[in-house]
Amino acid sequence: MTTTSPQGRTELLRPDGSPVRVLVVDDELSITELLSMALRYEGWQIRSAGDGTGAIQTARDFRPDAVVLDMMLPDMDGLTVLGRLRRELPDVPVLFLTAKDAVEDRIAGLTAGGDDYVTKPFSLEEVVARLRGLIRRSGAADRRSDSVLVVGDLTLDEDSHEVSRAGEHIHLTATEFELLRFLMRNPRRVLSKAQILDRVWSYDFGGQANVVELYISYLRRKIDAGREPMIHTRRGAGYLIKPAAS
Amino acid sequence: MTTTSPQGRTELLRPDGSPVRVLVVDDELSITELLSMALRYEGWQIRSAGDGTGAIQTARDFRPDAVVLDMMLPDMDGLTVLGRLRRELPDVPVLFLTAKDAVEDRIAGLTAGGDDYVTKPFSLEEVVARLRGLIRRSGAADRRSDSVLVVGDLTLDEDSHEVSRAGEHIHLTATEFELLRFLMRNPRRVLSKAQILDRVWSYDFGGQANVVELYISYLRRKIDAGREPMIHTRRGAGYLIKPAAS
DNA sequence: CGGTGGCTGTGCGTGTTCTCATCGTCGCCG
DNA sequence: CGGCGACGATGAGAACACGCACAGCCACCG
Repeated sequence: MTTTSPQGRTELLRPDGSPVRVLVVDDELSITELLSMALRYEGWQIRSAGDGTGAIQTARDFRPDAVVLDMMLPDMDGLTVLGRLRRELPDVPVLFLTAKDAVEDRIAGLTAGGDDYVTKPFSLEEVVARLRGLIRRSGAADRRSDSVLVVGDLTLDEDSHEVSRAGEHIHLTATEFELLRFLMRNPRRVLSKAQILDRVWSYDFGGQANVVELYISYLRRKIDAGREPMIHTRRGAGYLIKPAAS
Repeated sequence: MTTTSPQGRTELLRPDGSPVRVLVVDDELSITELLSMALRYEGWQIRSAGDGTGAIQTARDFRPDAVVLDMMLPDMDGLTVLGRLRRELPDVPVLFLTAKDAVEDRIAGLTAGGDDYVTKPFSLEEVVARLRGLIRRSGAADRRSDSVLVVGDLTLDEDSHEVSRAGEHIHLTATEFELLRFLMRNPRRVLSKAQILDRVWSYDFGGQANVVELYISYLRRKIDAGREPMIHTRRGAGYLIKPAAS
């Protein structure tokens, strides 16, 4: 089931209307903090654990709808944790966190069951998007919720990664796509450059803050070119997207 | 009976609308885990057992619509298990798992009864496809559910392994066929190279992800050659297939 | 042995990301 | 009302990663 909050954000809810529950497992406190904050912002209920045993215990009584699981835990192997989790919660989808270089290695088979993974360092938008996808497909949320974001005559399909305005197809690069998704998930709402940087770029991004301006400019060229603009600048505050009409 | 989920995936259901039930029997935990995960994702209900006695017991009260049975079990010979299974569930189809070098002639006799087998190491797409076939043919699911996938003017018959585009027959190798089937079972949806690798290649495949790129290029040559392309690259995300028109 | 199918490795072209620098513009304040 | 300073937009181009082609190897099979 989906509802639309007063802010215009679309929230995932369970069939009974209660908030989605997510368990976050990572041994680095900074990561669990970061994720908990971001996921709570989605309107979800979050519980976190720092190791495998804690994860199993928490899973037992928290009964989450999805789990974010770091593959590198201090007390036990990621696969062992996965196995025990599965015994507790057979159908719960898992989003794995892995180091960039450790990939390809033991990841084989993990995405096969409808699970998914992201590599560290990740961007919060990416984690949230994948989690939403997993939850949507697992049936923990209402299955009618679809994967298309719409703002005015602009549409973005999260499954096919397709974007079009007024029926005309628009090609975006990966970063442009993530940025636009973030804007469109928060329509009519000013997003500061800091917020955008924190959500759309990976958490270890050390670069210049003006990449945001740059990518906004790219987006405008592709989306607003020769049309009524939908992306607006609020000088000193940030950017927002809204339907061209209003 | 088949239903189509919001994602466009087609699910097998029993005549009464309840999910199909599958029993997985293997002594290696990693295998049962892997299979359970993948088969659950198909929307099926899974129970697993690690040996012959467990299998018989579980079969008795779980009453599965199909069984995946490793021929090499610790406690008893595969044929013995099969016999006892048959006493419990006379009509249930069985998918045998065997080692590559195992005597194929002995297995060959077994498949005469409408059963089937795959050799280890297998790919998940293969196991899922065979199981679907077995269940469909056994009548546990609606018999009218057919075996043809269609995307635009491209058709793929899972029974006859025939592929054609715009009526023109296309010859594919085994790997190409599996890859195309996976794409066509998830139309208009971006599939990452990792997902593809996990589903289409065998679980012990240690190679590089660029085999996927290679086989995509093979498929394009055969399917998209000189026509409106149906296979699309989403740089940094993966591949997807969609009808040429849209 | 020739043919087919499956895969590895490498190298190239190009798309993508990001930095730096410059130019434009908005708004404040004298 | 005019000018200045801060902020934002945009152009150029460097560095990098990604996707893809090509060539060759191995295994299997008739």
